[in-house]
Amino acid sequence: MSTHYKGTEEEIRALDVFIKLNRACDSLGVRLAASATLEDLTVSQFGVLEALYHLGPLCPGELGQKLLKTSGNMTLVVDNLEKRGLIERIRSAKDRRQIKIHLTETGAEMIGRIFPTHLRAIVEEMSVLTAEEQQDLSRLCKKLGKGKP
Amino acid sequence: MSTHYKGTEEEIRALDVFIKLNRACDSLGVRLAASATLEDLTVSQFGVLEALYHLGPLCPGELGQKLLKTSGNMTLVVDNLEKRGLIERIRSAKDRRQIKIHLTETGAEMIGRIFPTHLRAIVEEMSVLTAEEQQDLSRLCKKLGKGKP
DNA sequence: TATAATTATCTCAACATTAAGATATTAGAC
DNA sequence: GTCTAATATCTTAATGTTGAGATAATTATA
Repeated sequence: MSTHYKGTEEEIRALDVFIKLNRACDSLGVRLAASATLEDLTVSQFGVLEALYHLGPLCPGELGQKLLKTSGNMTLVVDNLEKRGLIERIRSAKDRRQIKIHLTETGAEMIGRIFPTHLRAIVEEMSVLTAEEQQDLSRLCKKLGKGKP
Repeated sequence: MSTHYKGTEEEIRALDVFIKLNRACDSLGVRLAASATLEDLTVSQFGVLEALYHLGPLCPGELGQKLLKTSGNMTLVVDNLEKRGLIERIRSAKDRRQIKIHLTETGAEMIGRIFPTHLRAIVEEMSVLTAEEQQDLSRLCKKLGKGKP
């Protein structure tokens, strides 16, 4: 048990899951970052490029929903990608409030090259679990992520 | 399956776990933040106070190890807690490089009051899983967080 | 002991993140 | 059609986060 807290069994159990879950996410993130498969992209920048790569052009708002981030955050991450010429903003003609984010050729080339390498690092990390364990973990995380009805 | 990527079964499985795991962490974090049980503490500030509360005075370096953060980060978080009078820095007499972070009376009162409330919110979130599922999830996260030997 | 290597903390620049609010555009009510 | 609601994006201030490097103190070595 990784907590020193003295509470009911239910509390100790819940706290233990919570800590292990967060720690797994964090340490996995640290190890993947150290694997340098993202080259000089941040995790957020990679997330945006990957979403555009697999789903096509999206608005900042849609990106924020996908990545669970605020619109203000998306503005900055998109700004930084735009400065590097990896994406471009194209204002929608129908609804002039909307802006579609498109991958540039450079951006598409880059994410197309980096994604498979990064995926291999993820597969490698997951290989400490059997296929069945991975399916169990996925199911439990999905249930927990969804929350109460 | 929550990814549109076409790869081997192994790749799709690993990517699916990876996405679900991160999403569970993120959405749990968002919901817990929305529950406002942290009052006006940030997650990092709460983490520091909680560690000091349950483990006693610690150095910034030790806090960084516990929370998987850099020393520079700890400096800032401790700064902000110090400004609010929740902790104090006490330089070690034996090794004058070291600084022990101590909870003040105000800080101990605050974390002692907030922690049980926040824990109840965690228990509530975890209640979508049975006790057995929680134990499974904890075991799988522990294994994954640990990584390859 | 004097010097070198190590350790603990802090500083700095760049990017991330949120919450709250500003701006511009569209859609709905009358 | 005009005024109001709602929507999409952006802005700003405060905090977090890292990586690289500076500073100071200790330990190990010659």
